[in-house]
Amino acid sequence: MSSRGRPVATSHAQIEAAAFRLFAERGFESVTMADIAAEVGVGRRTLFRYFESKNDIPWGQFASTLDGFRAILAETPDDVPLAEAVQRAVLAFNEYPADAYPPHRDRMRLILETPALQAHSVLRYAEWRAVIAEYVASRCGLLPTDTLPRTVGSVSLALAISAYEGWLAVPDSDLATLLDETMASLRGYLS
Amino acid sequence: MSSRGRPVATSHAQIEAAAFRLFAERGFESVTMADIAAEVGVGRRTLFRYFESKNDIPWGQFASTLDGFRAILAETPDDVPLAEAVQRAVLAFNEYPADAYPPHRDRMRLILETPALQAHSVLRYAEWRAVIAEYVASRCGLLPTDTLPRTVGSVSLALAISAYEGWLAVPDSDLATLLDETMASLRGYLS
DNA sequence: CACAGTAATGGCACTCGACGCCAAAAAGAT
DNA sequence: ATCTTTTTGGCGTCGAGTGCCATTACTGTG
Repeated sequence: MSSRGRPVATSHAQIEAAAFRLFAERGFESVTMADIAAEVGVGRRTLFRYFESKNDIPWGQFASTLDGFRAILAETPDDVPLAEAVQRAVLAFNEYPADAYPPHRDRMRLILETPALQAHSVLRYAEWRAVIAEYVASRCGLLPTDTLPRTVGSVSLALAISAYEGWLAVPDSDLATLLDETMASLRGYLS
Repeated sequence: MSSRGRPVATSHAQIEAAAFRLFAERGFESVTMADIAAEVGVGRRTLFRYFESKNDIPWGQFASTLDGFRAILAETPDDVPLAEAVQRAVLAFNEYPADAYPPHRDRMRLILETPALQAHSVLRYAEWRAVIAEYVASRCGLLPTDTLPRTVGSVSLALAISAYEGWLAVPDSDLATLLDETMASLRGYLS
């Protein structure tokens, strides 16, 4: 009952793979949606049914990973101090199996080093920040739009991006370690 | 010797004024560059010589205000603790004369509430963050790309935006107070 | 097997931002 | 009056993104 009508011609994964291949060859800016469509062997119009925009392709299925993020936070015992709970969740969210390492690195490098994608990221990150804000709000009996939850969301994001930048700059560095170091840096700065 | 050739047909200020008028009427997205050009009474092509992109119009002269920001930091005595020096500079940078209040508020509201501008802002903020990173680096004997300077830049920005969001949400609130409160929130969260 | 129902595809046309190119306009200088 | 300089603005082009709609390729039924 679910497989009626014309079958799909491609998939998110296939488009992503083709796109990354071309991005690696020619750079993000000089690859057009028409190029990607041709590479996949599908109509240009169809690409826009799989990804809202060219900028969204490097993000893959990010939105659906946010449920996992919410779950991680929800499972955290309430006796864990708030800041530690958030920090642990951020660490867990960014843990990837070893075999996903090079693709994840390529993806993050592309996102963090391409101006158009840096800009677009804000919109994607907004949902991520909201997940943190909602958690902080629920633990503190506040609204997600109150100062503390909003601020923790923004600052956590800033720290995570900062850590990722270090991770990309230093080969073979460990993201978890860098996240902790970045947090420690901030604590040192504020005291 | 400086005023040869055909005289200019408009100015940044005039374009900005016309653009804001239209944005207020119809919203940012539904105003085209052609609309603005017509409102100013100038060719569409000319607009792109005054502003790199439509997204840059709301930013006005931001880039040139960064020199002021640098100056504020440079003038801070070295015996002021680092975090306080940065916080003070951020406050000073965001102090506007009372008569510039409504336009500044409109500008910030537009920037912070329009998705396309939120995204574009990252690119503008990068220079702002760099100013802070350079200051922190010089005070600590580090490189601007090291973890601490970069992190302080990112976090300061996150706090400033968070404060601005509160400022826009609550009529008649004081930005300086909100900046301090946001910073206090963060300190409370981390301790 | 033919035929209805269904859902994805992809071509076409269009809007809009952005950019390169270049002739025309409008001044000052000689 | 002519030369030089500088800005203007029209034209053409590219690429992202969208609405529209006929076409395609399935599934299920009689």
